[in-house]
Amino acid sequence: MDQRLADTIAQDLEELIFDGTFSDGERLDEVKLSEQFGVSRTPLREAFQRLALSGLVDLIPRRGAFVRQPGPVELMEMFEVMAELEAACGRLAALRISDEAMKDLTDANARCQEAVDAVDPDTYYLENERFHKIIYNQSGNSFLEQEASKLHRRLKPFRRQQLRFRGRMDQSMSEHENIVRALDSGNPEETANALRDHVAVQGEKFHNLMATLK
Amino acid sequence: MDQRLADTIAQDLEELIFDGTFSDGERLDEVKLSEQFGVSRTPLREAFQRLALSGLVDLIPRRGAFVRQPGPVELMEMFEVMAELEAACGRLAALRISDEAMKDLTDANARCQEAVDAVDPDTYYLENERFHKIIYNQSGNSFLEQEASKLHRRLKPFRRQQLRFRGRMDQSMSEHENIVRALDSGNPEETANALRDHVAVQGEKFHNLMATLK
DNA sequence: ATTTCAAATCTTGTATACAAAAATGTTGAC
DNA sequence: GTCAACATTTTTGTATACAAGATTTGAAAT
Repeated sequence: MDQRLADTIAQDLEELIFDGTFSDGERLDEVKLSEQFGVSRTPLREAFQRLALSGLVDLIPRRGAFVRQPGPVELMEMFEVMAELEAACGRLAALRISDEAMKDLTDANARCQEAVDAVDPDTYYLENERFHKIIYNQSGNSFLEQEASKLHRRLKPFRRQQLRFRGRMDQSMSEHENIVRALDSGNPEETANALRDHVAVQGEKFHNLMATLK
Repeated sequence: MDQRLADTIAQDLEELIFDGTFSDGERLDEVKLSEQFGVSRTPLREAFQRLALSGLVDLIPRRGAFVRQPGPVELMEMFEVMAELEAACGRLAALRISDEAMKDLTDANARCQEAVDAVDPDTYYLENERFHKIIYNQSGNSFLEQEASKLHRRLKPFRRQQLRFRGRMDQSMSEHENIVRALDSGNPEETANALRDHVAVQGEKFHNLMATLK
């Protein structure tokens, strides 16, 4: 992505705040946070700019930085875009994927299966992530790969819990099989559809989850 | 998009630098620029953070900000992603577009035709932009709309010149007709394909342009 | 001439200072 | 009790100050 040699405080702060748990609408108090992190306001404000562009905070001039947790509607929208981005990756990867990557993919999938058998959602999550990253990468379009990764990361907190749904891991597995098959046959359209559906299901599952929590 | 009440210097600077003409690899000297714009380094650096996240500069810790003009390869990649994003917009819009928007679309298209007849690339460019924005909007997914708009803006400087190609305006027009027809028939797949091809052509034209200039 | 090392200079990253806008609190009129 | 006007306090936005890392320069050694 961009310079990840972990250096400036500003960039570290971005991650800290990104991962930190703030409630929607909350104002990020510059002095309080700067004390909390033991830094001055300057690097903090630079981090705010990045967070604002990522859409994690609203930066209202002369008012402050307000965290912006996406609501149900926006989340559905984001999942929809994720589905389309993954579909795009698949479409391109179907034509461009290397034999080696194809092997890696089936390998990752096998480990997913192991995790399913062991009923181990955490491992499943990890191997699933590897599976998808391979496809991003094999799109042969590093700009696309970056964009997909960015959104993927953004959705992480919302995707994670879904594997706890009864039967979700099994379903996800069988969808993976379809994806691998389509990729292997080199059919762009089929691959795109398989991936779009796979991710769209996540959005729907999330929707259900929201409904149950309300 | 985000807070556009045009207020803080930092945000204004972002635009100034975005639009400014810098050559690839050039280092953005903080003191020189701050003198040039008549501001201190603080808001400038905040602007740098935003530019970095947009991919317009590389921010190398303790080294500085270096402008990052996309090379031919990256540009092709970006056009490819633009094509997929527009295809996604079209796919969704085919199911969601309102009658009113459909009218606006044919209207915009009619004006495009007038511009073609008048051999007026500038007007064509403007109306063409309106045409596409309507489709982004009618995807019914404002997150997607934003992402598409962002990349559209980013590619602006590279898209513009292409209309000068002989026959490009005519070709573009007939592609528009296909898009409108597909949308009108409510066929998602067809619409997506029409839009993808339409934008992909731009990438190819650009590729040609690059080749002639080298 | 080339290389090495260190001093000097420049540039960035962060802290602090200050001014102006926004928020808060207080007083007084009605 | 409510509202308005004004004073007070916070808080942001920007400028400046300072320290540490990077770059350049130049002299000495090979």
